[in-house]
This record gives sequence, C-alpha cells and structure tokens, in this order.
Amino acid sequence: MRGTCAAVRPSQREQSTIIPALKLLGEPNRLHILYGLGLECRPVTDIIRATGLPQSNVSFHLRVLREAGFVRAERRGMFVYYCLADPELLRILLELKGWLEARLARDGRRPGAGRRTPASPVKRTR
Amino acid sequence: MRGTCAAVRPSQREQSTIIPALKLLGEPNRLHILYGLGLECRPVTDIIRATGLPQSNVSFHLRVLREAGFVRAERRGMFVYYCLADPELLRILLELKGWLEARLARDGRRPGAGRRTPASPVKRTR
DNA sequence: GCAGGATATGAGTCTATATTCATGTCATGC
DNA sequence: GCATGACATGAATATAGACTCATATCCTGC
Repeated sequence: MRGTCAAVRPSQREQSTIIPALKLLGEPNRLHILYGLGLECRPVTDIIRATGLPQSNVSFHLRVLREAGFVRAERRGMFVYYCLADPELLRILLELKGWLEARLARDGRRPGAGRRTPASPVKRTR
Repeated sequence: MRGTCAAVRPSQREQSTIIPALKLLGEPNRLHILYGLGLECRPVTDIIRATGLPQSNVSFHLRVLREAGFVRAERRGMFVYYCLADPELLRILLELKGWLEARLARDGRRPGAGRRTPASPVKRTR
C-alpha cells in the first residue's frame, strides 16, 4: 500500500467479490474449460483431451475454479468428475458476450480507439 | 469432432470478444473508475481525485477503457470528460455481482474450497 | 507570442500468475 | 502385497501487464 496518504478507495469493499471472479474468468483456458463443461459433468481426462492442455495445467485451473466455487468436483470410482456449480453463471457470461457483440456489430469499428484523445471535438460546452 | 491431434481449440473464436473484456474489467482500479463514473461524465481531474491514483496511472487505465469502447472521451475546453459508453455494462456487472453475493450468502463458506479433491465421497457410481 | 494547468505517452521496472517438469498420492485390478 | 492409471502438488521459470518517472502535447488566458 504505497498510497500518498490514506487514499481512501470508496467502493473498495464493494469490489471484493467481483474482482477475483472477473480475474478468474478472464483467463482463456479457464473460460474454455467452463464452456467445455456446459451443463454436464466430465472427468478430468475428458477436459484434458478437449482442451489439449497438459494435465498439470488443467489440474491447476480446475483447482482455481473449484476453490472459487465455480465448479464442483466429485469422485466416481477411478475418475474425478467436474461439473459447473451453477448454470446461471453461463447465462450471465452469455449476456455479457451478447452485449459486446451487439456493440461491435452496431458501430463496426471500436469507437474512440484512436491514438490520442481528439484535439478539440467540441469548441466549448458551457 | 474430437480433434485428431493439433489440439484444436473449439470455441476459441467464441471467446475472442469476451476474454479481453473480462481481463479489462478484472483490474481493480479500472472497475473502480467505471463505478466512479456511474452515469455521469467527469473530467480526468475528478477521477484522479476520486481514486487517489497518480495521474499517469489514471490516464493509462482510461486509455485502455477507451480503446475497448467502454468509455467515451470528449473534450470540453480545458478538460477532457470521460463517460460510460453504455450503462448496460453496469447492469450486467451488477447482475454478476448479485449472483456472486447470493452464492456466498447461500452457502456461507465457499463450497469445495478444501485442499485436495475429497478422497472418495462416492463408493462407485456405475 | 508566453505561462501554466490538464492530459497523454514512452521507457523501464516490478509483480502477479500462468506454464512446465518432476514427483507424490489415491483408487483400482491383479 | 504390487503395478498402473488418474489427479494433485511443489518448485522453478516465463511473461503479461500494471505502475512509476520523466517528458511531451494540447488548450486557455494573458
């Protein structure tokens, strides 16, 4: 905490739950695993095959997802099956994706993606 | 389509839009800036004061948000005002947050947050 | 024109975290 | 018991991306 002083962050506590979640979901392989699971339960072996990732890496990501409560693990004989903890998550992700794609389709190119902030688009507003 | 080899990533293209977005939003200061903006437009100076971050850093994050199309920049005289490009984004984030908190409240502790995968919860399923 | 405040940018550093390799543990079948 | 396949874990490394500092650019008022 290197803040000049107190540097009070107002809604800091507000973000305590959502930030880790967004970070988790922002990892390509992790999201891929989640999508791959869909509504079914699958053994790790399946996930490894589906993703093409090394076993070690899949295990790592599964652990992260499990400890976040996004997936459940359940042993069945020789295998450990992983399943989505709550399908609602997929719905919310789909909603975000829908919004993003709609935006992209609506204004084609990203708006305001230019280098600098435009020199002076408005002469004076008030 | 089981991917003979080559490690074909099925929905890889599917994630091309959502992954960068999730990464952007997963950064605490960035999310803080977005929440701070709310539905109003604010000059950079305000954002700097509100967040307590160094000007350089705020400028950096604003650029990322702007190039992603999450905020718009508009010059008014001496100041550059930043505003949320689409309030819908806040709604979706709120929805995710609601889901997370509901989960947390429902099962108190994170489920499946234990170390190892439980040794053998089920004797045999099949 | 010049001065000064507001913002953007670049280079360099630092940190968090994904990835890999090797090894350990657990369940099953013999 | 032992061997084997399925997962998990630890240490070490690599890398992306946030942060800082210094500097450049733009606007306004004089």
